[in-house]
Amino acid sequence: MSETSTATPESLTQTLTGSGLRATPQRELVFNILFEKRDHPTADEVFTRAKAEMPTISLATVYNCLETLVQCRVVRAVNFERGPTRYCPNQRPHAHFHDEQTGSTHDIDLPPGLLDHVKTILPTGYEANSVEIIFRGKTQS
Amino acid sequence: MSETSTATPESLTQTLTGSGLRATPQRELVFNILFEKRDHPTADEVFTRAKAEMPTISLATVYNCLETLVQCRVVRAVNFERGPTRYCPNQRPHAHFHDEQTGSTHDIDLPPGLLDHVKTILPTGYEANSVEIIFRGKTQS
DNA sequence: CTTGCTCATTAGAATCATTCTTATTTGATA
DNA sequence: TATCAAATAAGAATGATTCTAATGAGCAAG
Ligand SMILES: [Mn+2]
Ligand SMILES: [Mn+2]
Ligand SMILES: [Zn+2]
Ligand SMILES: [Zn+2]
Repeated sequence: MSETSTATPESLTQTLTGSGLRATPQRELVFNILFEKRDHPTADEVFTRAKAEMPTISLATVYNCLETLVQCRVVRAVNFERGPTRYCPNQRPHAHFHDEQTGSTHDIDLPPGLLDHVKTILPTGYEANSVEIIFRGKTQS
Repeated sequence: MSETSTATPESLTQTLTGSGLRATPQRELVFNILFEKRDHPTADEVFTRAKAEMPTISLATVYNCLETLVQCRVVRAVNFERGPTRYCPNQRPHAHFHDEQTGSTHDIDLPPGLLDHVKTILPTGYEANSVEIIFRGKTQS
């Protein structure tokens, strides 16, 4: 229930209604898709997976749901290169590792204090409210 | 002349010819525009500034030149949000600070060793060849 | 219950950054 | 100077996203 914990399908309804929004089947489905397989899919990939469950859902709705979930802060939009935005349901402070061989993206948990340490490099007058860290490279195996 | 120094308009010709590419007026102009005002402009903004100097230059050529300069590693392409790619001639290791009030982007020099320190958070099996750090917030002034 | 509203979804059009295609120009080299 | 690959230019095409307009669903009086 802390600010940085990851939402669950169960807590989603509360988050939405608490924000004055409706917990629709489409919003729940889109969130469940992100929650089940944390592979940072694009909107289009979410759409493909969603259609398997709900054949009538539209791409526009997937975009709308993703935007709503981002506004509610239960999902993060990730952009580390030109190309489609990717979506991540992990709300813990974490970095992203982009495997250049496979194109896949992995979450890297951050040790407590790291973000604060990194913020100390900012000159006086710069006030950061978020820090994003992106690694690029390859993974063994 | 070290690997991480920033290219100058003077060194550009060498870099290009050393890569088997021609030092064309368009490439030099595009680089000079980035070098003179380090405000991380988009391709379109570079195009506007370039036309003032060289009215016949085309947007396609600006894109081509920028891509060439990125390939030669004298310019960095920066993407920290959906939206047009921005270009940066600073080749020193640095982070980006995105001022959410003004939309402007500032370079933040990194103390030596910071990137290596950040890399120590990677689990075994992850080999990063680059680390990108993006701050978002506001600046005093 | 029904009506009335507001929110949400849908389909398709529009937008915008970027890439591609094709023709033309340039410039180094033989 | 002729050759010919590299580079530029103009416009078309692409692809992700956003917008528009119409339809549908759920709640809140009446
Ligand atoms: Mn997408
Ligand atoms: Mn651009
Ligand atoms: Zn993530
Ligand atoms: Zn920069």
